[in-house]
Amino acid sequence: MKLIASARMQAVPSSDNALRLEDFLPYRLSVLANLVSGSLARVYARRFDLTVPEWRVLAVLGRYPGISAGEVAERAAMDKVTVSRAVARLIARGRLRRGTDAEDRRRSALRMTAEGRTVYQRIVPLARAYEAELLADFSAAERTSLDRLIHRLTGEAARLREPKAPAQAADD
Amino acid sequence: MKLIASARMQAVPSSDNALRLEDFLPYRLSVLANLVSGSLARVYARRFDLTVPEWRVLAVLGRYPGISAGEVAERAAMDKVTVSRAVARLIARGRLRRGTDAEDRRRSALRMTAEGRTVYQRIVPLARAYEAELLADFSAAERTSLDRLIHRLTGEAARLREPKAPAQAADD
DNA sequence: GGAAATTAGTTTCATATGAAACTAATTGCA
DNA sequence: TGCAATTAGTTTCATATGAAACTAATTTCC
Repeated sequence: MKLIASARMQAVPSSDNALRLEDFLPYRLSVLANLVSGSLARVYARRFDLTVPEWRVLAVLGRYPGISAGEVAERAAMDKVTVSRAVARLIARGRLRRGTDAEDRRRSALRMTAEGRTVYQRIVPLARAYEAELLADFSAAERTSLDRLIHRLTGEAARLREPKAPAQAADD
Repeated sequence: MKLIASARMQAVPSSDNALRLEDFLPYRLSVLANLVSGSLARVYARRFDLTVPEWRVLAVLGRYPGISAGEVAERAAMDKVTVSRAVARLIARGRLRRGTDAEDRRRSALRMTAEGRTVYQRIVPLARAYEAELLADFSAAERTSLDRLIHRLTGEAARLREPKAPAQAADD
């Protein structure tokens, strides 16, 4: 691969008006998350013919068997359309079955089949191993620190997403 | 919005075989990055009619005017197809112009137009303000810590993606 | 009871994505 | 030189995404 920072290319001095993308937190988080998701997906995607949304549905149902599609969507922070499609595909492959909630027949009650559980139980150790490798060089204190920083950032980002008070009339 | 953890729903005890998605680092990073990207994009997407890839192209060209599309892709960690399309759209809207590299006529030499620069210079302060809000509650020590943790994680994830790539000092 | 409003989930539609095939220009090397 | 291999960038194609419209079941409220 070619190196990109050759001597002839000179960067604009990062003054007030030039932003260093490589130092910009939203960009860095995006790159990191994509790298991690991508490399983790390599572990299971082909081997188990599973997409990321499908894996997430299984992961949630592994902890909360019998919940509805909407609850899966909330737990996994996924769109309901994405969940609907992942569930449909998992059912088509015999990895999930859909019961109907006795009290509310609009709701589904999703459970893994024996086959789905097998897949799930084979992936979980791989996922844990991946995470362990990712954090192999981090001390306990660093892990705690990382945990708290992510937690706080997530809270902040959620807060910033919801506009607080409409300061101006909506023009957009 | 409805609460999801009602009394009747009991989680499988998080033993060896059930993975807690909400504690799983790849999942948490993905949720965080999506939240941040989404809330930041709200700041500029509609107001400037700009997609995330387009904003990134501008951000890179703001620092490295005159580089080629391929160099933009490397700098922004974007796919070359995505860059190609973002560049085409930016040119169509008069925000970029494409010169040809004198030495290698396959290469483009991308530069913002005055109009592009105006957009860029209006977004940069907004982007900085967003980042500042996100980090408002973080001390200098915490920011340093966050910076280093992200840096190391990114390096680890890159290493895990390429199983046998030699350790390389990428400056990002 | 029953019409209107609400909710769970699916389908449609328009757009975004990236791998692979492709075009055009350049470089390697006989 | 000239032709094969390489490289920059675009287009094609197959798939992924999510907003909005839709269907079906339920709840609200008169």
